Amino acid sequence: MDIKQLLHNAIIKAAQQAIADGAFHAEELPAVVLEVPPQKEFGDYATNFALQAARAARTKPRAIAEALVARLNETWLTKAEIAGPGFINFYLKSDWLYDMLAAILTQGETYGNTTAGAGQRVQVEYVSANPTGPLHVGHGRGAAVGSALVNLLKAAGYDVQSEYYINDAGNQIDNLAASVNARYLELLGQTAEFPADGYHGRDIIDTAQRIIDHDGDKYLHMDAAERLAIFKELALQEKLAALKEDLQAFNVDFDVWFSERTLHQSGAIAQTCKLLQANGTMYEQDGALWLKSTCYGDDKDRVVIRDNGIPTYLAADIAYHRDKAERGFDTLINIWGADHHGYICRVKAAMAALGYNSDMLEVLVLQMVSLYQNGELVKMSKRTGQSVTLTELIEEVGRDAARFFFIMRSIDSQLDFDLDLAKSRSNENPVYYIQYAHARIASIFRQAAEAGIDGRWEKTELSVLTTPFEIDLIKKMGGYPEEIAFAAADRAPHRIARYAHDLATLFHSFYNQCRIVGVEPELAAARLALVTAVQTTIRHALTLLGIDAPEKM
RNA sequence: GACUCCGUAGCUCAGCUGGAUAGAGCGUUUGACUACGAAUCAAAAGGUCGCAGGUUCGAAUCCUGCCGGGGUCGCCA
Repeated sequence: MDIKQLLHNAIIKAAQQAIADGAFHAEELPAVVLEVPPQKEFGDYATNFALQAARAARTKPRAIAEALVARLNETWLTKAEIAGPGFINFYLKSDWLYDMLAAILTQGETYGNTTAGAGQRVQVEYVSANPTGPLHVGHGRGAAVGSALVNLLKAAGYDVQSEYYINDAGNQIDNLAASVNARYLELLGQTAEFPADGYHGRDIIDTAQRIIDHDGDKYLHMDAAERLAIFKELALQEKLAALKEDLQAFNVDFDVWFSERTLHQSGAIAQTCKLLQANGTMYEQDGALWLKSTCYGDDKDRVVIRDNGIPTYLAADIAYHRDKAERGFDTLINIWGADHHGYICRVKAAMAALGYNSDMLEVLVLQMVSLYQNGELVKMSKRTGQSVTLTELIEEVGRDAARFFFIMRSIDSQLDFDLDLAKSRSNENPVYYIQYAHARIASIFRQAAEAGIDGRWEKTELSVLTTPFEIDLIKKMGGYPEEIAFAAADRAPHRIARYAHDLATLFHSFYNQCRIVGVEPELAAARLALVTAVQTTIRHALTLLGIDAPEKM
């Protein structure tokens, strides 16, 4: 049993005994929160249990703390002290540290994984960018955060499915086809009027060119509508393939690619509308069908089916979320850009109208990304004059740096992406700082092997690790599974980025103080075991972030 | 105007369900390679946590109001 569990049980036991002895009265005990104190003098762990219990018990916190401490007599406890307003600080016999390190080494590559999620079924839908052009940096943040969140949730014991919603129906796809059509005609020397809402990107010309390379001018003399229909399919296929390729290059993949079009074709949208009309949450006005979203806190009702009979984007999204809800997930997580924020209310309203608990839908809103270079805001790609694409960004700073920079901030904060910093291969760059720790350890292994140090930790006496540097490392690693559990519950992958950086810092500090190769064999072996655990933990964290853990750099 | 995110060190940001002396990176200053990778380390300077109330043993954290900045408010997607 891990040490926190032991402490937890001991506190509860002492509290129950104290109540039985009449030391204080309490109907209900507060949750036992154990934390590592801010100062080392405050012991290995501390709890504010007595402070929390004081209110309900109507007793002074310190009195409760004293009652508890008097009833703590665990053999693994050196002492328990009352401090400040009523904290209880626990000082543990040092065995626990070495037991913990041994446990980390035993668990090996899977250390950090927990069962905190208890197999809850979670679906994470993210990116879902329109297949009308390349991904830009804003999508990059969604892609990096989303994929890291999926990894994180899995590590925390959730049953996770990732999904990309393909907006392959609607106006934007018609515009895509019309844009390709115009470029196609232009490239073949025809005059063509470019659609007003068309896509002006270079990639559209490329698509048209590829059609010509492949099929020549065989679509030229075709009926315009027929040609558009063909181009729609060709362009969609190509854009989708390009999206998948870009995402894969960014270490992002999806379990499910869900086509919006299937919702139209299967009749799911019509069926959903019928349900809403039947239960009175949808009504007709001005020839259109409206969702009574105001009943669920929305500012105004929303059109679902236009007066021309064509469903709005919302119609498909309602049917889509109904589909997701019917698939048996406990939680649906959507990752959206801040510009879609206003949309949350109506989708939740629709879910409620359909009889689902709208709380099952969690929408994570990502704030905007701004690129900076030489201290100045970069708005457009120098190469294309369009917004900077994810692919360009990866070429510029590398995949690992791009992913890390996207993930390292809380999603609630706007992200100022410093291109110079991300590119630098030096101490300024947190990505390389962490990776360097991993590579350095790999280098130690190479040196140690040459020096003939026995790396089998099972046979080493770990208790020779007594410097603050070594103890801090063990303690930090001990908190990793809990960090994962918290980060997953908070949907906050940036916490893992921070954790990895903190652990790397402790390692680099240790490295500069404690030698491995060249000290007495017993200590060398123990330190080798220690850095083995550090390397494994860093690798685990980097893997969650979708970043390489290199042996050499 | 409504909704929402942000406001913490010169800059960019952490700060978990309220807890003990508010942290990190960058930048600045000063040191450390004849030893496992200096992409590193050690140290220093730097903060009225936007402002004002409230809640309580205790507030950067929760509540209210105000100020400042970003985003969004379509029968577009």
